Amino acid sequence: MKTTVGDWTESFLGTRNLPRRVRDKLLHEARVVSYKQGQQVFGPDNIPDSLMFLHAGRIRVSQSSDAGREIVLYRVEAGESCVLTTACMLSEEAYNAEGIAETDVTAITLPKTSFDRLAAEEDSFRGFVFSAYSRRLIDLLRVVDDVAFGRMDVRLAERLLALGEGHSEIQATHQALANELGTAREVVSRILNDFQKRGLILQTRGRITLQNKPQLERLADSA
Amino acid sequence: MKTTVGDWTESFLGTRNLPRRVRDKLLHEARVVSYKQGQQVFGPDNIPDSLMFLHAGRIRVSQSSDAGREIVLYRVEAGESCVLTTACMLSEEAYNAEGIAETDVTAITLPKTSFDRLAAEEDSFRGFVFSAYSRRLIDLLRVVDDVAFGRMDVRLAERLLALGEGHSEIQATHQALANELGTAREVVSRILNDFQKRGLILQTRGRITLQNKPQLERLADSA
DNA sequence: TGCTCTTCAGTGACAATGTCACCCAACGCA
DNA sequence: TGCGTTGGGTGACATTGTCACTGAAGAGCA
Repeated sequence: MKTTVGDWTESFLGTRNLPRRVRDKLLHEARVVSYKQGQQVFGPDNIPDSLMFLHAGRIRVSQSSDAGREIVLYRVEAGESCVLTTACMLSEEAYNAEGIAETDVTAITLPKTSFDRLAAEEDSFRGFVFSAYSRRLIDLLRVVDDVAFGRMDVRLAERLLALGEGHSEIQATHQALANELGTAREVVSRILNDFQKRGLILQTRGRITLQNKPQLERLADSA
Repeated sequence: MKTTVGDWTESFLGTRNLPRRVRDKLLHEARVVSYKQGQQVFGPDNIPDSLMFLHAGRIRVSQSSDAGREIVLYRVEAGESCVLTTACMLSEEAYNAEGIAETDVTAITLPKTSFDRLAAEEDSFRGFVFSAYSRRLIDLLRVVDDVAFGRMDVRLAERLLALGEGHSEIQATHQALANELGTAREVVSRILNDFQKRGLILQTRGRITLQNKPQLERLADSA
């Protein structure tokens, strides 16, 4: 099922307060791209030459170490832009972050020349891009703070609560949680076992049930 | 000794390839500010409402934890712009990064309205700002990588080599080094004592002498 | 010279986290 | 039913962070 650019005009960036004129311009020059869940959107060996705006789905941006450990930097949600790619376009530095489609994803990409022109002509577009950069900077500040100063049990409790928002069942392996937090599976296992002994959660293979959210929240807030 | 804006036209941003016309525009609307060494340029309680371009000196941007630990995120050198302040202007999020003048500093600040207009009118200015954002993003990626995956002895060796570039004498307390790396003084002391036992350095109070740079480099490269 | 005060560094014990080398259990599938 | 794959458990050890001290080095001053 092919989606054409035109179909989006109503929905894309609707929440971003971009005037209709800007959206039309943007969509006029854009190309549609889509990725299947699990596919790599960008990475060290796959640097795109255009700016990407996410229409639907979610991209997980993470960084991995030589030793095979991994940490999630942030997630790009529908309506947001993925500025890291442009950052890497500009500075030729090596980096080892990659973006993975966490769900099926559709996005539009804007060639660099179109991007430049839009940024020149449209205040709102420019503001959108600047604020996208800012958001990511702030996100990364948070990650640095967590990793440098945070306790692992606190961070894990936070993630569990985030993943269990609205319900109490979480589908995630210990390894996956470790990759979120930039730690090792064994560490996650230890802490989860401790949580279970304390009655905060229940575990079965690949699934965690939050038994006592209030206390988990107290733990998470004791940052 | 007061410096007027006009005096800078030749020197400011000279290396950035901004056309003369752009520099003139920029300087026309700018205000000069200066800070003494050690003074706080910005911080959680001190969010500027304008964009800053550094003319001379160096600013250390660091983040600190509630427990009093601290980590250096990056440094802003002459000719660069400090985008973190603008990031925080845009997103109202709380953050706990601060900028300290590491040397005496002179800079120009551009009010938000002037910034917007320049960004609209001048391609080269816009490019400059985008690339400043990119640089910081990349810097932060590096910090995350170091903190999440790096070994402390390796990181410390790196810092020592950076600080001892060109000579071999470093003036720094263990506490100061700990604040660079986001760790505790005791940890730095332990590692430095180990370095000394291995003949890599010599220590006296507040001073470190690099005795064996090649081996330190091997250590630093074994990241 | 000696005294005092402040800053800087050293130490040992312990807790938290990361690493390694395993083992075992649960599940999917033929 | 057996088998291979994946997820998880465990103990030993290394590294790093925390705490509560101690002592040493320098600055200033009588």
